[in-house]
Amino acid sequence: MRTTIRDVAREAGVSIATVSRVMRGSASVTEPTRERVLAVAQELEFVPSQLGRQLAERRHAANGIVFPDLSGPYYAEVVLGYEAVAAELGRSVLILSTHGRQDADAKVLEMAERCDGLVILGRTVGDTTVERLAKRGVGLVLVARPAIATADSVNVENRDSAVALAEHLVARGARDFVFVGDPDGSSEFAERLEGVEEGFRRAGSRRRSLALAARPTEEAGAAVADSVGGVDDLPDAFVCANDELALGLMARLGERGIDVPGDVLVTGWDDVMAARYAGLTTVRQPMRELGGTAARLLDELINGSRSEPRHEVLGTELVVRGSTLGKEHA
Amino acid sequence: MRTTIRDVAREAGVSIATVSRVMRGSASVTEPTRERVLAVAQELEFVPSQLGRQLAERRHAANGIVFPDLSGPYYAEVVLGYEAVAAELGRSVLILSTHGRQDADAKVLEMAERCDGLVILGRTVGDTTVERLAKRGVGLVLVARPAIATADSVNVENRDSAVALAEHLVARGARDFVFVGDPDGSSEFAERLEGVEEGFRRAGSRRRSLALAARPTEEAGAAVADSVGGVDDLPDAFVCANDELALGLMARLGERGIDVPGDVLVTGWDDVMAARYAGLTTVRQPMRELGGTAARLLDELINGSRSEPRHEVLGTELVVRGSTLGKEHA
DNA sequence: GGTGCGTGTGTAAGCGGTTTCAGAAACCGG
DNA sequence: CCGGTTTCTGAAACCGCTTACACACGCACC
Repeated sequence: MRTTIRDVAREAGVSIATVSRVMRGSASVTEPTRERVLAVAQELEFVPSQLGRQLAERRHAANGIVFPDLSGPYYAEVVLGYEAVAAELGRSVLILSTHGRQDADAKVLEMAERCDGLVILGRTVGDTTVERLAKRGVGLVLVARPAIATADSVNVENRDSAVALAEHLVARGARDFVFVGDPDGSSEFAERLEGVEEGFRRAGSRRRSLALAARPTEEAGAAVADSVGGVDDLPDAFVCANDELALGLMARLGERGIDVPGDVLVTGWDDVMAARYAGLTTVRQPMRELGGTAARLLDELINGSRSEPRHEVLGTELVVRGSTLGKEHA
Repeated sequence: MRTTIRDVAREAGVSIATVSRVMRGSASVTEPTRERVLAVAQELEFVPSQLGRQLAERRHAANGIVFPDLSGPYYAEVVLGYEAVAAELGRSVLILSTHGRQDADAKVLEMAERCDGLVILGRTVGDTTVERLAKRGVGLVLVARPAIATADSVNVENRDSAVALAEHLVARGARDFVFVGDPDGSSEFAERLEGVEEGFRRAGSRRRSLALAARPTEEAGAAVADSVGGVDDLPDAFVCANDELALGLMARLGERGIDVPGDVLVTGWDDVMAARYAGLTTVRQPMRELGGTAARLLDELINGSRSEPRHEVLGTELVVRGSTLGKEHA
């Protein structure tokens, strides 16, 4: 930072207060003075320091977003939706990926010092950290994480679509399934599992078993495929907690000569781009909208235009593709 | 921000200077004093204001990254790679997507006021803006954009892989091709086109025509497929400027009953996740690494550990899949 | 021709830290 | 026991901006 407000003031023969007023148009200044100041500012290439401004105003005009990992397409989409809206609202966006770091909580706390508010995706930080942030007065929006009383939240509807998915599978002849994904790792996953179980139950079926995948990745999905003994060892369907698991699983099954959907049905969750090309039946989530909604809620929170916390739930949609349809449709 | 350094100082019976020294461990303080201050800080839940700190230190400890649009998987990957490294280096990351906004330049200039340096991807802002930033002394790293003398840059090798791609196509029997993508919209695309042309030329072939796609999206790719008259109207190969064009094109060709690779070969660029599942031949770019390298260069720039600008070029790799291979391999 | 008010501008006190400088205290060898 | 260091600590000056407050001025009004 070179030229400051004082340089401009001196050069224009006015006080710094006047320069400030001109620069932000906050109070009336006579036209000639205004013009002179603007001319000098222009000439000196004066750009007001955001730092000085922020300190004086005690606000950052920025908000953050915390996500576990951008590796998958899911979070990238949410972040994009968030950025788009936040930028529109004139706020800078800080991002922080925790990718399983130990010091995630500290990092988030630190980031909170640079923002007026932040959005937290999933189980990136502990509850105590969230509580502390809330107490500190930072605007808080929780996404894909169980709602709490002191913060806003945005979630997607998981149960209903899970039931719908189960009904579809039953209609396609499935009587049992294996859930691929760790329900303890994510409240979302847990809801999905419950919903699918309920759907099967309603149809009078029994659940066969539960496959725990450590992380929701393609590799983990492939590993599950490897663990299958053979065609006789298959359930009627693999219900995967997200698309990446399903894609990894399906690809490896194919390599092993196991036919989808002939030998086993496979479903995912999220409807990422690759799911379309792989012909994967899945549940579409409005990822962009998830981020956008979070941005809007956060803005309301920060501007104090609302005191009661709000909890939004966005709808989802079953998308049926080849991985659960007979070949004639694939 | 509630409790300040002065509150702690008062409570601990020391001066603010001492508190500052304790908090940042910058100078020696006797053990008893140190402990007392820390105890009080803990009790009062004192968290030093980043704003105050930044203003005093005249640095932001943050850097930004500007990209056109996060819609595609490409930029998301680059941003992720960037974030991972930047976070490791202890810097906050600001993101800004220009998605064709008119005020992009202004937004970038504004963002520069919040960062010690920034990374600019592609043709997001005009050259004059870049010049101005450089003159202002912000650290600057250009990615996927022609290098300039006053800033660092990171690019991928386009020509060689383009030639390799062309050779592969020729080996598969192609004698002409249509390039899908706007070479005027991106220097990268232009390089790719030139490389492919050269490869075909070396093999003694003539280029057939140039399809201009407005934006590098799946929709635009599909539109190109729609514009094809019929099987007789096809080139030997569609060389697409990126994977999304190729995927959109290939999908729509399939819908129209045109066989890939039987009737026409199709290639993309980037190797995004969906390309694997669609069996698309493409050129793999080290997207994560692109972002990571940019982060490291920027860090060096900011820490002043280097004065000469550096220009990195990362390698790429041809990935051959079903879209250019006979069915027997697909 | 005073009183009263509205307007434009300057002064100065913050915002919450860091850091220079100098003085006080503790330590050293002679 | 003393002068010279070394080590701690505090006062105060910033960093660059916003804004409350005061003041001067010009004008309409009675």
